[in-house]
Amino acid sequence: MILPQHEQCSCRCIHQDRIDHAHEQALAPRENEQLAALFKAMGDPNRLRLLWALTGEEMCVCDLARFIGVTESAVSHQLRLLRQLHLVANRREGPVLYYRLDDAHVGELIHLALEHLREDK
Amino acid sequence: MILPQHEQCSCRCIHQDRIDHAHEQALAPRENEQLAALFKAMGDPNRLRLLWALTGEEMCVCDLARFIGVTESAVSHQLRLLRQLHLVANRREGPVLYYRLDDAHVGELIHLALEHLREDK
DNA sequence: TTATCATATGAATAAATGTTCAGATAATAA
DNA sequence: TTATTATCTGAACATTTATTCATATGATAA
Repeated sequence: MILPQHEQCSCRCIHQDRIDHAHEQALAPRENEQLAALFKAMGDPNRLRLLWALTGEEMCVCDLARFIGVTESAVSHQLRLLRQLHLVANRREGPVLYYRLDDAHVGELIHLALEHLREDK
Repeated sequence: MILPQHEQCSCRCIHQDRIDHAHEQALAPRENEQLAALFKAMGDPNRLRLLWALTGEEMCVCDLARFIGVTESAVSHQLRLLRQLHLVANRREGPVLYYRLDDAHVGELIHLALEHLREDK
């Protein structure tokens, strides 16, 4: 099979068997994108600070805004993202919404990554 | 302490004790940023596909480029990022660089996140 | 109802990001 | 040396993203 020139790889060191194997083992595209979205959501310094804070105790939007030092609007946008990805959940008490981590995995993920960070180097 | 108006939070539902506690427990800024950078690196669909492929066996730049369907230049840029964050490592064999996951944590992180993804919903 | 509080939303803007292109290395062989 | 292979790098461009501002919603109290 001859590829059009612009799609050709200039080198000739290709292990076709490994590429095939990688394709067979690969995650379904949809799942891969969801997984990437999850990591990306955790990959913002402010959002990560929010998640870490919520490993402690539940907090309302106003608290969280003060804590990370941005407007409530900004936190609200971020919390929506985290909510859509099932990283946080909330409960209403009158006009106040209290946010918490959605489940234990979130905290575990952070701890595991922290372990990786602290080990090497 | 009176904040300048533009820094004031309009609401009055503030749990100062929780904010203080969150500050005490918070990660050091530097560590928080490193951790976020790590998650962010894993938060790109192509980079995640690379990492997942490398949980299987080591592959050279050329293989990886073909696998995810971008130029070798693009993979090289991505691999540099992953290398800087100690997510992947490489070994040279003549002119060829073989990449592998840097340590077991990386695979564990992906598996844990996948578990989270597959559980709820 | 009206007024107020807590939060959410949409649009706009500035900053960050991923890929490509062109050219530069490093290793090997002739 | 020169030629070739595999990989890397810097600059540029298009896209995405996080925040802000202004406004809207939902809950509560008067």
